[in-house]
Amino acid sequence: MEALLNILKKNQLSVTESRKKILELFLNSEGALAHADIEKSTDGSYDRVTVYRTLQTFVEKGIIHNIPTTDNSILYALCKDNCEAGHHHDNHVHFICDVCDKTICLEHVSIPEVKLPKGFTQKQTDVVVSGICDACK
Amino acid sequence: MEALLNILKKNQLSVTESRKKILELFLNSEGALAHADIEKSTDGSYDRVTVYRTLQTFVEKGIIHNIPTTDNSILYALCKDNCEAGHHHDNHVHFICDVCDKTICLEHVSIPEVKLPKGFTQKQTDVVVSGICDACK
DNA sequence: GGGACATTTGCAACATTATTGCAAATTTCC
DNA sequence: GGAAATTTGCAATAATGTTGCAAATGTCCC
Repeated sequence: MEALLNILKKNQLSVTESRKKILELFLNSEGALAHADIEKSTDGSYDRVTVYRTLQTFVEKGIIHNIPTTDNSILYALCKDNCEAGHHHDNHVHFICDVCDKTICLEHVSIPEVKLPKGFTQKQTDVVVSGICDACK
Repeated sequence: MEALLNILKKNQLSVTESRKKILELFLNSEGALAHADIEKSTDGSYDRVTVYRTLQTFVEKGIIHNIPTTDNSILYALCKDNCEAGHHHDNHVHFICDVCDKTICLEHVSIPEVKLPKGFTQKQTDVVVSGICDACK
């Protein structure tokens, strides 16, 4: 059985065409995907609404998480290993390349410690680094 | 002459009602503002388009900058002191409170050093921390 | 202060993106 | 294989963002 099916079953999700296809896109992509990317890649095979709902379901189950962006897009990326469903408390470093505009999830980069002012409690930290990626240098 | 007018003149912008009002909102807000917040605060005094264009102008001039968010909203916050117009290479730490949902720009928090993989060049770093703020604890 | 010129605003129309309800189709489970 | 639960697609609607252009406002100089 494929890893793909494992993920869906483990999260008690019905195995449907759209979910398989969209999950496959994430598994084959090193970067992050936006709704628009998915619609383009699936070439209209699935309704816009289905894509929205699939992404939402994946986020709720902790299969993917979303990445902060400075424009008004929403980027999604696979959660590696064991994200808690609905309670994603991991820390991430994301890199956005100014040249190719791709967003890459840097799993292996250690998150730095942020010292907050008194009274603030830290739960999740997202770091968004922009610059030039290895491929574009 | 107010600080407000200074800012506008320094950036060679015509002093108009909407710009004064919107800039004032930022000066009086410790947190970040979204387009919707501004429309609500101005109570429809200005056209939706005017607000969009004003924000865009302020960003271009380096008066405000936008903050990464995980939803599809765009948040703006004042740039303290001297941001380069159009080339905002500063680093920021932003805090989003899970309780009151406010975004606070933590100017005085030092940005941590992020070690990137080989081949990556770092230009700007944004850190988004979520948790509970001092007021909500 | 008045008038010419430049800038900005508001309206209208349009484009894009996201959400909801509901019936039809698909999946799951026994 | 068939009933029950889940998911999909359509249609309608809402929310958000953009563009062109004429009218209004602001700036500058005399």
